[in-house]
Amino acid sequence: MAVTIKEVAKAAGVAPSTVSRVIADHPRISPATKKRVKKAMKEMGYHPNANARNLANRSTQSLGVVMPSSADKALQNPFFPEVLRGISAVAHELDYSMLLCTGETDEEMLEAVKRMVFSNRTDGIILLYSQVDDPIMEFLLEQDFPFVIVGKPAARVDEITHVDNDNIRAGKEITNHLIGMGHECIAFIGGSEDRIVTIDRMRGYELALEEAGLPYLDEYRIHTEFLKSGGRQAVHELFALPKPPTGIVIADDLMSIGVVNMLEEFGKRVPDDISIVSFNNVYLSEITRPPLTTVDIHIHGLGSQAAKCLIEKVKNKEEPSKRIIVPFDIKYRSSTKAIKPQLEG
Amino acid sequence: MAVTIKEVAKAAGVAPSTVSRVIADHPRISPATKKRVKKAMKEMGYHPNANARNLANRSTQSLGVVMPSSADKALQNPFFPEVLRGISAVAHELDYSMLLCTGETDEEMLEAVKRMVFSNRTDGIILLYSQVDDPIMEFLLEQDFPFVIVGKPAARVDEITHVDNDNIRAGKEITNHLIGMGHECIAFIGGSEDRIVTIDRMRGYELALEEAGLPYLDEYRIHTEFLKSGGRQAVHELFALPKPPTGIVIADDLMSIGVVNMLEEFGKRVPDDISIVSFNNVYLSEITRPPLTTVDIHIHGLGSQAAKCLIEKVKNKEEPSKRIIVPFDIKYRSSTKAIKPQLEG
DNA sequence: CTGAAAGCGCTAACAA
DNA sequence: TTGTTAGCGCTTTCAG
Repeated sequence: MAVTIKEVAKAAGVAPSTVSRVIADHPRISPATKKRVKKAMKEMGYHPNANARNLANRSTQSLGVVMPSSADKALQNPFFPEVLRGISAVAHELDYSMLLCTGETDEEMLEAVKRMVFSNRTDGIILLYSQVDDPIMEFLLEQDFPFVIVGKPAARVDEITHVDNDNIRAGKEITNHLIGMGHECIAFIGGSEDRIVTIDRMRGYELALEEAGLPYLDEYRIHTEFLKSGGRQAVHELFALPKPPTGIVIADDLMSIGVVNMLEEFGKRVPDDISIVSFNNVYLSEITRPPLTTVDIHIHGLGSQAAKCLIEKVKNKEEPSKRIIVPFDIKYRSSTKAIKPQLEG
Repeated sequence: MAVTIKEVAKAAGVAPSTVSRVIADHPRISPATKKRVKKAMKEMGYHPNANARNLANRSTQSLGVVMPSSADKALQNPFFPEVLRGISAVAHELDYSMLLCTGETDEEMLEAVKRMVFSNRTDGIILLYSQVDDPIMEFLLEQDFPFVIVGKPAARVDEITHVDNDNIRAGKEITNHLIGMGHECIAFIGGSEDRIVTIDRMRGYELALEEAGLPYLDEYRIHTEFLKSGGRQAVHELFALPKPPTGIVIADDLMSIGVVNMLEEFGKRVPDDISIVSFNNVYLSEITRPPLTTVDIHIHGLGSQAAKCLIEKVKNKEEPSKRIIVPFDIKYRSSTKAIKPQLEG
């Protein structure tokens, strides 16, 4: 059995409460006893028991992190380890621990979250995704349990604290990059339309086209769960169009890699025959061929900001809801190329 | 404040201890009261407080998971979300929660682990890596704290419970695949030589060459932290050799992607000019170009087995140390090609 | 089969 | 500035 506060107290010749005060770095305590107690703690190898502390404090000093259901392959996205690092950085600094939560199905996840909340295992929750009609979010809202979203809530945007990029603007800027290079037929490929991030990035794409007076055909937009089977077909159809695109905006680096490969299968070379831009700037996008021009969304920052907000919120229930926009920047690499002027006839 | 055991007891007209027994599904309790208590629990929306329980039980019902230091980019490897899923699956099933632990530097991580252990936040720890002279492992050993390794320990293999693939055999088999296709000059590219997994996979590679009576030159072996700068140079040198390789065994799918791209930069095409095989079978290896022939190490299984072993160990301190070998299989895709017979002179 | 009571290790009034 | 004393919410002897 580990050494307890009582034993330290006895050894230092003080009351347990005094030791407790030393631990909490209470102001009104004489330097002398403080020193003496600290010495005893060190000598005896004392470490406060988190459970006991938390029970007495009615807190847990831990943050729950919910990764999306692992049903889809998207979970293998390097985005996740990276946000986790961001969260971990500030959690660690502020002495919180991270409770991770995943599951195969949505029900399983909801159940896991409920357990975390009801059994008082966590002070607050970070949702690493945002989608329409998310039962987990609804549950949290209903319980009035502190949480923040990495991404943008599907509704009640002003009531829910979230950390996001300005994905609309990012979508617009990256599309403008293509437009600036002379592209006029630009397609969009994204994941599920339930994910807010997809919606926003596509919105930016649309705005850019609109402002430039370029056409945005329905046939230019593809939503595919995650490439493979269905995706291949869709991409193929893109090039059967009367005016096939010369540029594509893709909602995620990982998808880009798949698309680039499909394209080459169909005999299209990136960037010579077709230009590609995407989002996230995961490590992979640098080492792929060609290296991807992509929006660096500062994943780590998303995570650390989310953790910061959540902790503030946990500490102060009255903390107003916030919206933190993490800046992005564009990494220009070699997946795009200025379009060759088309010779008529 | 949430409803407590006392309130339930009062409502059901029994003592708190009786409620506690119902929660624990104690055998000696009359069906009548059991039913009555359950009803009250349900009606009042009672959920036991984990902290209080754990304090009384001196346990935490949670597993610590240590991801390697995020100093290197390797952390973005999709391997991690995937093991995490595996661990999560059994943790969830057995009603454990997962405490995640990372850090920028090795010292930071050691500190974080110490805190988890000393403050009694976790019952046991899973190490998601294995390297020589790992201070975290040494600490755990010293404290006699339950832990298991995903991978193979650098030393004291029989004393430390671990879950691993037979990486030596996997290395051998995948190399044999290349040999079987007529390749005679085969190189190896791996990460840090401190990582046991690299060592083992390379050992398998060596054994295969040896058995086949093929040369394995020092110049055929490259160890590079993670591609980029140094790696490019190294790969370049490979082809400056008098007998450049026609096949490469690469220790990780992610590295493969980088290597394939470098290769093509140098004008070598995979698999036409050079064949490539690697390890892990992360999702990416399917969608890359060409799709990679790779060893499927069953990442999910590694995670779930590790969690299972750890929980056994936590429940029973006397549990003997084990070595679980998760089977692998090879996914044959199109990054390899039988070698063209060389015409003399 | 059930209840009373002590205690897990710590914190936080309230006194002194 | 420090000690005393009640808990935090649950489990677990020990009686009955």
